[in-house]
Amino acid sequence: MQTQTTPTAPQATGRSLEHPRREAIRLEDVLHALADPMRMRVVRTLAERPGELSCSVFDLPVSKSTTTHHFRVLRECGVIHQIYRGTAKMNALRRADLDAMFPGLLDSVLAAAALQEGRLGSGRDGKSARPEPGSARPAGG
Amino acid sequence: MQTQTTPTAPQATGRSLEHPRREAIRLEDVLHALADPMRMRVVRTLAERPGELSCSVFDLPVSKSTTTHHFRVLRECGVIHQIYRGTAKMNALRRADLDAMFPGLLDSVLAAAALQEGRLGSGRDGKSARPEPGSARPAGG
DNA sequence: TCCGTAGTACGGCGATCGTCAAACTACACT
DNA sequence: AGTGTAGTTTGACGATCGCCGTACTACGGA
Repeated sequence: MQTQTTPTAPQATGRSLEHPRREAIRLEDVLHALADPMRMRVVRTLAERPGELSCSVFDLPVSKSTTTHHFRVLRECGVIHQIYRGTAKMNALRRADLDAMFPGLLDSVLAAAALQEGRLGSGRDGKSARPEPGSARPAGG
Repeated sequence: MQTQTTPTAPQATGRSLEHPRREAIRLEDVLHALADPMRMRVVRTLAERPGELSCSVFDLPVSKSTTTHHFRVLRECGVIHQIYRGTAKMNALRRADLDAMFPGLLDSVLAAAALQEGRLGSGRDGKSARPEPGSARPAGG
């Protein structure tokens, strides 16, 4: 079961969540939020499955309280929108807001994450070959 | 004086610095490095003034040891290349490596930073109006 | 050889981070 | 009313962060 936006989904309940306004979204906060692998995973899932997803469909390899924490960070920095529907809490990427504030940023971050996952071979579950930081020889511009 | 790449610049000295190979550059490390305003400032300066810049031209509003720390973070995550030339340490953006690993990422981050600075009005020196995180009404889609 | 400049290394400080378990709240369903 | 599910809150933990000052090293030039 997907807990996707079902027909006859419960309406929003009384509990309200604080979200930053679009104009208040700060680049450094977004980058900080995206720098965590767990949160990046959430954002990527949200990006490839548009619409509202409940927290529970993500099944992160951390405890419930840590999951709550990560979603809160994403919401407070303006990356996702959260709303209570019945007992579930639905999440959606604030793509329009992010694109308006930082055009192209989200897409290139998402593309970079996909590329890196491809190189590492399904880095989605975190247990992949991570080539250890070797010696020098960069090729900077 | 700019300490830009001068004619008759001293050659690299014996001291060597560790750099990650291009393929070892990790997205989460890059995002984490860029999430700090001081480091973002360095990267932006490096981006708009291609070539090697010595640490001292940046004149960050922090102590020397903190400056060293930030440059080290940027180097160890693969964002900049550093090399000793005489008593100076020159810095350059690893644009080719970053573009190869994460196409478009650096440019959109740089563009986002420029946009945000424009909106905040010369946020370069950190002391600007930062609209406090107000109430709700996002417009995600 | 001595001095000045550029940057490093080494703690140490308070703040924040990611994590957890335990107890709790809000809702749906019976 | 009672039960189960979904998520929150609190408080704690060790690790990391950004920052500092002090003492140090490496180099260039007088």
